Amino acid sequence: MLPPMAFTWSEYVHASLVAAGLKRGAARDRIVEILAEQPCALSAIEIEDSLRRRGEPTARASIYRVLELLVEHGLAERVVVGSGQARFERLEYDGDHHHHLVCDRCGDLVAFDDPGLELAISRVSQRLGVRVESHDVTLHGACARCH
Amino acid sequence: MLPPMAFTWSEYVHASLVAAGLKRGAARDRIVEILAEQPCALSAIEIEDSLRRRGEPTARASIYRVLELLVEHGLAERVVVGSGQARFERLEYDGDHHHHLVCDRCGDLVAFDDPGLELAISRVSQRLGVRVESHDVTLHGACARCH
DNA sequence: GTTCCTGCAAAAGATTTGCAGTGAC
DNA sequence: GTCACTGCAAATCTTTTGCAGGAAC
Repeated sequence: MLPPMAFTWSEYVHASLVAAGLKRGAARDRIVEILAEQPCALSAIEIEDSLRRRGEPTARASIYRVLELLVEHGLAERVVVGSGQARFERLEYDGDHHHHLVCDRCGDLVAFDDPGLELAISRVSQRLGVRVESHDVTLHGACARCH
Repeated sequence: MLPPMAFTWSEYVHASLVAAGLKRGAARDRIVEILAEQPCALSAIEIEDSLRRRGEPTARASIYRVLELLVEHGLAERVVVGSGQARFERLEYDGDHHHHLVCDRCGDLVAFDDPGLELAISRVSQRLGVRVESHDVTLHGACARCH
């Protein structure tokens, strides 16, 4: 393990992958940078657009490959909010995570976290006798603005 | 509204759709029957296979159209468990609903419900000042058998 | 007879894979 | 020099759409 507080997420990612014997590449650097800036879930295509808009067009296949790599190494998470397409967001090394409200009016994605919810989930998993390794909570409704 | 307790889910579905001015058809009847038997979420392709296996092959387009219709009328729910494909399950008229544990060992889908979890979610939505119309909770881990 | 339902085929999207060339170490 | 990374094109897979014939009411 690496000393957590000394690293930004990008540095943490690059260090983890180099430590795993992988080499560094331009496309990956750009994608990691996008995810580092954007705290909430992006789809592969949004990442592609983002990159093109900032003058760094990147092959879609590379984007999917990098995202898969990050998920495999526990550095990012695939979250499934609506139908259609998968979205990805970075995973912090301190284990912090959050959940999402999808506003069905404006389509916005609102992130939140809640200790009570985490507690309820750990109680359920005990009651069911299962080992829960991760969990997803997605609320659908109207965000505070569209309320 | 129809008197709930006198109807099975299939009857409830057919009555609702007829009441909405729609006509009855063979493919829809078959698909509703599958969903009525299977309490937990099925993908469109699993439904297609199910139908073919029981000697009632049905066009995939019809399956998607029927599922969309059921979701539109609040008779079924689209749940998103893994990546890739959507899954569908019936929605009871009494508003009962449950959540899912996806076993990452054997791939099984385990349904559960939990009042504490429901309570935690309603508290979160109050705290956030949003109106939550529906919610999804998906746990990933090892089921009791693979534990 | 009108309107909805169904099946087939084609289209549209998202994601994955094969391969050849480039770049990191 | 080796092995990983990247881009392009093609393939795959799920889901949607257009259209013509058939069935429900």
